[in-house]
Formats: sequence, C-alpha cells, structure tokens
Amino acid sequence: MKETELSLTEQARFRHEKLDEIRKLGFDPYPHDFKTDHHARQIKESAELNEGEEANRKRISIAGRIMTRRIMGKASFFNLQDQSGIIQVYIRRDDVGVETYNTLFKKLIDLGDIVGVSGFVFTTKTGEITVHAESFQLLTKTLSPLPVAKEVEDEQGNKVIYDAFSDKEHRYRQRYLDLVVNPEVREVFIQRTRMIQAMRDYMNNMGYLEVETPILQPIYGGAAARPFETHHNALDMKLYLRIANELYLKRLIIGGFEGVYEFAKDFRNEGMSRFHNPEFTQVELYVAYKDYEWMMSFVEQMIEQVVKTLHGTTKITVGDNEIDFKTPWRRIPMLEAIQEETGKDLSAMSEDEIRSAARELHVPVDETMGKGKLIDEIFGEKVEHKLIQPTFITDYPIEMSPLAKKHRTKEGLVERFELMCNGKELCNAFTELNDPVDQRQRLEEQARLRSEGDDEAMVVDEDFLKALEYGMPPTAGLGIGIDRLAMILTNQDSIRDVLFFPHMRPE
RNA sequence: GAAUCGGUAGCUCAGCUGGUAGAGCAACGGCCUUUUAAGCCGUGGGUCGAGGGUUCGAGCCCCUCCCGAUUCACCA
Repeated sequence: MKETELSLTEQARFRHEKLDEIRKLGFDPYPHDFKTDHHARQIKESAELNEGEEANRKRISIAGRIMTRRIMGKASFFNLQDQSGIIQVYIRRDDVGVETYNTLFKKLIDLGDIVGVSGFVFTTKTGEITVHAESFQLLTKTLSPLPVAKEVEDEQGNKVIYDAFSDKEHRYRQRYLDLVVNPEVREVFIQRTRMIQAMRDYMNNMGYLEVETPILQPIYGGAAARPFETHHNALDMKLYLRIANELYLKRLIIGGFEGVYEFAKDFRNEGMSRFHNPEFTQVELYVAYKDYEWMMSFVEQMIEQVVKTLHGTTKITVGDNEIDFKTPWRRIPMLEAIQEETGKDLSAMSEDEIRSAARELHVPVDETMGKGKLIDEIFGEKVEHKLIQPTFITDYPIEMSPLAKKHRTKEGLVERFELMCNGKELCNAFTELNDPVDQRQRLEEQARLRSEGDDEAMVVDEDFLKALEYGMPPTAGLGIGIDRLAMILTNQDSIRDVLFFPHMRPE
C-alpha cells in the first residue's frame, strides 16, 4: 500500500478500495454527464406525476446525493438530495439488475455518493411520495464521508436532529459540507442573492446604469480606513485594494451619466468581528441633480420594496426585535437625537464644552479629538445601539465628512445621513460636495490630520480634484452595507453567516 | 490587541481528586424475499490541537505556542 493511503482514515481507505472495485466491475465512477428532467421538490408538488396506472406514469430522471439508506434484502429505500430538497427512492433488485443492486448499490455505494435514478413516482403505504427506480447509475464516487446528521421525528412529529454538523470552524472552513448537510444555510444565501437581485431590479427600473470601477487603485479614497497594499510588477508600483468606489463613480457622473451604481467588494485592513470582514460588499449609487433629502426617500422606498419581496410583509423578526420597514421612516438630526437620549444640547457648545459634556456622560474622549469627533463619539456610545427601527440620522459635523456638501442652512454641518437599524449603521449618504475649491481644502485638511498621525484620514487625490474642476452636477450619493443588510433580512447575528467564505486564519 | 470559554473516533459529545481512552450515530462483517429497517447481532476505529515541564504515572496539573467562538478594544 502506498504511503499516502496509510495516512487515510479507515473510512476513506474503504472508499478507495470500493472505487477500485467499481472500476474492476466495469462501472464508471465518474461519468461525464447525466440527463435529469426533474427536481425533488417538483416531484413532491406535481400530483399528476403520481396519478393513473404505474405502467403508464411519466418516466422521470433525477440526480443528487444519497443522504440515508435503508436496505431490506432485495429492496431498499434511500433519500436523494438535490438542490431543491430531498426525495425518497425505492429500488429493487428485480428492477435494476442483480449486479447493480447487490454489488454496486448494496456493497459499493456510500452515503454522500452522487447518483442518478430514472423511474416513476408513487406513494408508499406510509404516505410518502417516492420515486420507484427502474435504473440506477453512480455519477460520482465520494472518497471522504459527509458529516451527515441523523434526523428523527419524535412522537409529537417534531424533527429532532442528532449529531448536527455544528462546529463553526468546520462549517466556515468547509462551507460546501455545511451547505450539503444544513439546508437552512443554503436558504440564507438564496435570500441574500434574492435581496441583491431585488435591489438591482429596483435601480435598473429607475434607469440607473450598473457599472464596474477599479479594485486596484493607485490612490485609495472615498472612506476613512486603512487599505490593503499590493504591488504591480510590470509597472513596479504600489497599488491599493479599494476601500470604496465613491471617487470613481463620481467621475462617471462628471462624464455625463446621471445615475450609476455598483455592487462592490471593498477591502479594509482592520480588525475582524461579527460585524466586520476584511472584504465586504457595498452598493454605491450616485444620482445627478438630487440631494440627500431625495436620497432618503429613495432608499426607504427601495428597502421597503426589497423587504416585501423577500418576506411578503414589511415586518420582520431580527433576534429579539421586531423591525417594521414600512415607510416613511423617522428622520432626526444627529444633535437632536443626542439631546433626546442624553438631555444635552450640543448645538451651541464650544469644543471644550462638548468635551466636558462627553465626560459627564462617561464617554471616553481625549484632548486630540476635535468637535466633530467628540459628537461622533457621544452618538456612537449613547444613541446608535438604541436605534432599532429604521431611522435616518441627518446632518453630521463637517469634520467627519470631507466628501459631503456643507449644509445649506446649518453652520458646521454637512448634508449627510446614515440609516440606523437594529442598532447598527446600514447606509451612509450625502449631498455630494461638488465645489472643487472646497473639496481641495477639505482633502488638504485630511492630509494635515494624516501628517499628525491619523492613518485613517484621507489622502489627496489630485486626479479626482482635477475631474471636479470640469464640473460635477449637484449629486446625491449613497452606500449600503450589503452584508449587514443581509444579516438583518435573514436574521443572522454574525457577518460570517451571510458570507459563503468568511475570512479565516490559515490552518 | 485583551479577557473568557473551547479543541478527545468521520460527526456530536462524555471522561470524577492524575491511575490501562468511552457512548450514540457513521464505518466494517452478518441477519434481512419486494412500499419503511429510523431494526437486530457482532467487529474495528484515537499523535486526546502542537511542543515542553512536573510526576512512578498526564486527556486531566504547570509553561509556551497554534486554531476557533464570544465579549471588549479598533472600525464613518
């Protein structure tokens, strides 16, 4: 025996031996294709497949994995799982032949093997819709056993699952196994895709253009975050993985498109948590001739529609909370939200007064924080987690928002909103800053903060500033955290449960 | 980055005060003549996350490290 085989587990070794035996008998353990015409769910739901004389019933073909097997001498039942669900198959020696039944099916097939079956539909005396196999073919021999759980109905008819494949590390590292044996996991990801599709449909119906912009950027921008760096060999230059696509989409608005959006993977070189993955998805949308008031109405309409598409209602349960996405949503300026929660009116206070107010509220602050940062800290500490129902927080301090346009009436603030839901930020949007002189000053202020050691401050993007000088129309911009929205709409409390392959340390 | 909890058979887990490593399911062998077998009898299977230490003796105690989960910090 080869050295590699010695290291195999006993179960894997048996399967290698079976594979050899299958080949020796002349069966192909890995045929090239198989013609299917039905799925499990379809068979269970189509009464007409199950009517009339058995000899006259429609012949069907299905394929999938064998999940459980009950052998009773010359006849057996097994459960076949395909993309749509599970269907029982009945197989007899006298229908499929002695070698196929006795040798292939009974001796050489394992749980998890992928097989194809042709036959007709009937109902067993216990009332289960079943496929009576007239032919049986191995489609893929598995060499490693699946972590199949045992599912039993108790006397009340409740499903009880024993030995569920539940270890999170295994589930994330081998997501394909998680998907095979935990059907509810598959549902979460189907919902995620439906959510994105509903948003895409909504924006397409509005006439906006889905576009693609660079992931590898010579200068990163559009957000405050540390980037991942990489290197282009041929040009011998440093490149960054994007932290946002904002500045590129605005260039497209300058170029004359009046509505553009992109579902973008962004990359931020920060810590990981149940709300943060190093790569995550945002959709960003820019619409010309609109402002942030318009954008609030747009986003609440769109998300209300998406929730209805997914759930058929606007009310959904998330953890212990019931959240109602029925529009209109509450809109409240940030300083008013702080006053409502803490009783402190920061609007007329100086920086020092705000700092002492923060200390009274036991919000940790230090001397380096400016007015805007202090307000942001107080909000984050005292207000954000209490906003469960969808709520627009508006009018942010200018220091925190170098890409947003100054508020038309309120000194020191910008026309910006964030959507808060289930205690977390879901969207960030503003009336975009299109005054090139103002934009240059703001980015230079960021550069100053950066030189003082703030490594999340933005860098000056001369190419973007040049573009702005050619004129960007009044524009509203929006970013929605797709992973966090998916968490809420699928009731998952970790971002890892809405990402197929969450980032893990190498084994 | 810190704290807490965890890592034992393919899966889910038990393992007392330190005294020869266990269960269920899965696997393997057998029973098994046609709409339930989700059964019965038997068998095999372990680098106890890794390395070091204490001890006559370590899954268990001590140290270092790796991996994960949770919370905190960080995070527009």
